[in-house]
Amino acid sequence: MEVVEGGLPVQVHQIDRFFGRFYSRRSRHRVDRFFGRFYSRRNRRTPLPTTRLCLHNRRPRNFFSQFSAYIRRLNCLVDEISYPTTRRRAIRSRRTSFVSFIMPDTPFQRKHDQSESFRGNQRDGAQPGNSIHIQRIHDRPESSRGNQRVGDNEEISSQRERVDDLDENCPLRQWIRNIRVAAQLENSRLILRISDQQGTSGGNRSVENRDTNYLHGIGERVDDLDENRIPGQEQSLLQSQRVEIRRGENSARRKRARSKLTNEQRAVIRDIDTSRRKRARANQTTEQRSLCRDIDTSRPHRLERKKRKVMEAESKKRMWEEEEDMRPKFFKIIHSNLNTTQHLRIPPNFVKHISTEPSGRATLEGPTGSLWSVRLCVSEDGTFLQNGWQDFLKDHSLGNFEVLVFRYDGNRHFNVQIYDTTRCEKQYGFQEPAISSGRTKQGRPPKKLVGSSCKRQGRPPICQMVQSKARITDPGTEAVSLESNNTEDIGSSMCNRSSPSRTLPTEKENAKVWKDPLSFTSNFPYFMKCLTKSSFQPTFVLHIPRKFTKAYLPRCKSQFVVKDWRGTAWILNYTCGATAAFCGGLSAFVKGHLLKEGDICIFELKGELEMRVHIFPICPTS
DNA sequence: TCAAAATGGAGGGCCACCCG
DNA sequence: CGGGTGGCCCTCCATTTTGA
Repeated sequence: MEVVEGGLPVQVHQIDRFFGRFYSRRSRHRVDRFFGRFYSRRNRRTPLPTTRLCLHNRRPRNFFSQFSAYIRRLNCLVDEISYPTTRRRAIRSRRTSFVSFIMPDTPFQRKHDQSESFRGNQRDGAQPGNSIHIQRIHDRPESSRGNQRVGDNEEISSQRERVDDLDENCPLRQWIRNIRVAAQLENSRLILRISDQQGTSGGNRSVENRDTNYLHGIGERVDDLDENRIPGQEQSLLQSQRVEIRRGENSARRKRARSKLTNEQRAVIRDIDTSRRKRARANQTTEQRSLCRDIDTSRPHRLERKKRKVMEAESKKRMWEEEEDMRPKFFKIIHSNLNTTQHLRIPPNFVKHISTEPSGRATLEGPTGSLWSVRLCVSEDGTFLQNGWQDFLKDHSLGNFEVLVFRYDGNRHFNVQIYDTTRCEKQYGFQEPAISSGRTKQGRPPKKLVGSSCKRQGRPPICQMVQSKARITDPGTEAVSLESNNTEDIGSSMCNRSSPSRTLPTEKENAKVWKDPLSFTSNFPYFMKCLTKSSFQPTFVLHIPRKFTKAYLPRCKSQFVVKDWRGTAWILNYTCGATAAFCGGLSAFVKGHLLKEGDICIFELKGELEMRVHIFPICPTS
């Protein structure tokens, strides 16, 4: 693609190169974003033309003067170029200058005409035309081209300006904004307005101003500036300006000397330079490297974005915690004399929080995240937890004077916190280290550590589901339908066994694993996904079945809180368009659980934006 | 309808080059 | 020699398109 003006072809890359010189590496994507509308990212990577623009980026205040010079090179008239506003200097400007890029009639333009967004795929066929044209705005004499005016020299700091420092008030940023606005106003013409309305003073450009302009462009290559420079005017300059001129000349001398070097000599210099840097890098301590990275990432816009993300995550976390705190609770002290080892009486005032028909099965979620099924009995004496309660006590090695705090989560589901005789939350030695959050993650109590529940003894971990079924349907207890709430026991207990260290189950166990997800049932809506290669490559995308999306999920972008069996919460970005999928956050989720291709995940919708995930390890037959 | 691929946006790491 | 920046390549994320 070329930019054409009056038959003079100019590679668009030159423009890219030009703007790239004024934007730091950190900001160049903004330029890409703009010019990406004219050519694809791939085209950008084609080799640059041999005639390189060597306008220096270290003095962004010279942007407009250099832009002017550049436009002149293109033989394109710019009405007037004025200096932009920055924190450090005022602006003198008289008129608005503009250049327009006229877009040919292309699919791109038609899209533009329809006021559609430019983003999204632009396949080769949908690219802009082969050329764009820089329109000559006014036909003015050569001598009047490129008017540039600079304010007082004192206003111009001699210090370097980091481009990133200009982020807030960066004139280029405003300029780009103006471009976009103009682009919206003009359908077939993209007007680039370079304007500043602040100053109206000033007159025609003077020679001094021109040289001042040169002076502040000393970073530019001399060759590029020859046409801007007027010899003989330097004597009228200030001493500081002369110093700068000398510096510039010294720079040019160095450059000329460098140009006389042979390729071999350059290679030697390059090698020395490289080895020096490697030494310096090798001498850096880890802390220094870390510091460098911190500095690198401490740019305001990035920092803001990261802060925003962290704040959003924290606010969501607070919401969950607050929500949890709002749920009704009661506590009980275990003591054999109180018969709490046989059954547990729920405080009469608390029964009102339980569903209208309290009789039936209830689930207790222990500190480990595992679930126990108990029988909720209503009698004249009150409401009791029985038939499974003793298993819960045994599995947690509960003794006298230990305190249990029950939080009712609804749907006959209790979350239980355990405090020992020291009134501290009871810790279990089999806890596994936290992986991704500050929350405690615990596995099921090993049989060695807790008083064993006879029905669970000696079971291979992966068989937990089958065993749970056996326990629930134990003849000694009331028959329980697998479709009832306690089915959560199945998944969670199983997931509990698929430890984060990912000890792969044996083939025999795998068979059971593969069998179990299919038998998974729940009162809550859920969907099952077998992770495929596409879930990991090229990007982490987990598509959600259309039916499930239509039936239960919102029709707008949102973030789901997905909790695993450890209670660890993961935030997954949910997008819905042609297809609904989890995209953002899936990477961390997959890595956090060491998921692999073939693993099966069951996502259970527990709330409006809350899910619980049950993970079934890889199965060869999947 | 959905899995897979394509595409763009944003940003990071490394190295070479340049300048003071 | 140290620091700043560009070029190149890469990853990750988000979205759209394609084709079975």
